[in-house]
Amino acid sequence: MKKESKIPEASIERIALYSRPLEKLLESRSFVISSEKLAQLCKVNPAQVRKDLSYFGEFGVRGIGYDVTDLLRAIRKILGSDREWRLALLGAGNMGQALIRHEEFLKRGYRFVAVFDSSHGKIGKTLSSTSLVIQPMSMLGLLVESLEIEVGLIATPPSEAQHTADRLVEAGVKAILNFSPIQLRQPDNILVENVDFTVNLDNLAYFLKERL
Amino acid sequence: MKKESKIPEASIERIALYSRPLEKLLESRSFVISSEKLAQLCKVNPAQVRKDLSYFGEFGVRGIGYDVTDLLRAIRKILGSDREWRLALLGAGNMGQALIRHEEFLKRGYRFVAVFDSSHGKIGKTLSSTSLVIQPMSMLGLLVESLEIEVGLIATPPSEAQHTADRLVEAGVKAILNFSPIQLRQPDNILVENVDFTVNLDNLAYFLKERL
DNA sequence: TTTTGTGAATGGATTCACAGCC
DNA sequence: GGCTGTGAATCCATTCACAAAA
Repeated sequence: MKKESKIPEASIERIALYSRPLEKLLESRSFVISSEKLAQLCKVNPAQVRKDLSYFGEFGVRGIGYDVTDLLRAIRKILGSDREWRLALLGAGNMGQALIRHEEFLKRGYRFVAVFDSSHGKIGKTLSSTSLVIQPMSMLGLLVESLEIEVGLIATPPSEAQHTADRLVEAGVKAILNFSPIQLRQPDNILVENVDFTVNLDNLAYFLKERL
Repeated sequence: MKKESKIPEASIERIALYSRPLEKLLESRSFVISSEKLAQLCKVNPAQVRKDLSYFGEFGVRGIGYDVTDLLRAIRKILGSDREWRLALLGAGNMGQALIRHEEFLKRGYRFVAVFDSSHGKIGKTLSSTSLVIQPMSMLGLLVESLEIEVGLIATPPSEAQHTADRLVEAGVKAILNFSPIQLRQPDNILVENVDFTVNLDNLAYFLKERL
């Protein structure tokens, strides 16, 4: 393992990607895979796979490849998805409800433990197919502490996103996954990731137009 | 304008990002902005803003800055979001329904003109707050042609994602926005963008863990 | 004076290519 | 013989710094 070298952010992202096909391989009883094959499945360069992993250790066997079970376990350890993370949902509209029922989250150890909304019409209702009751924003501080919530997912209307982020920070969450098309302002010690699918569509539109 | 220089893919993505604060500026009656200020709003370097734009032309005025209206129009033209794009939704589950009601899409000229699902229980139903009736997959080819659908959004369960993509390609769509955590296989002439929020959460988890 | 547009310089990330190991 | 791990080489993206323009 290279000691002390700086790890490219892109490597972290790809490592998360590598785990997806590994899970499928296990289901189909394949227990060994080469960087060549894994790279194919993820559409990257084989050397890239090896280098990405090498930032964190030596997980393969020369002449053989990688043990799928071991590699998957190693990746989970690297990413911190070898434990449960407790999430709060902010905004119980269409997108929020889709997120809370999104099975991939639970499968990977992400667990919603509270839902908040600012609309009086929604507060107090139970979200079907979950056991969660929609809480008023005033409960945020209390519940973040008592339920040990670490990450907040913002799925409010854009106009409420910044205010919601401010309240989350006050309440003590450490990271935010922001689904609104707004660039949030937040203290340096709070991590934020943005998900904005309109950007993805814009990209498709650009490249579609290009190839005329 | 630099002629013939290759445009970094990252620049396209950022240019889409620049348009978000510009829209807000217009609403608040600000008609001029410097690269410095726009960069702040988007959390990038001012030189980056200028270089990104310079790949496509000269949109600013030296000593002054950029005219917000003009720049926004220019960006829309660059990205191809100055016209309507016709979308199909594949999979009318929680995520699919959230996408079809996602207002940001319509605001940017993306319009769902058909919804498909493979479940008999859903086919024939009308999606509330839209005028769309859920179609069986067998209608895909016909409707892609008659409605001139260019992009398909895959929001099926992961197990159906590849099959759905194959059908979309058969039917003649040119691009796919894939919300399933699966790496799709498709012909080279079909554009694919992937959206996988669990990857974003994995990233947050990694950096949260790091900073202990 | 101010701020753009852009070559040049820097800094990263990706890929190559091969030594090292099974 | 086959595949990993990794320094070196390459490629690409970002930032600097300043001439050009208003």
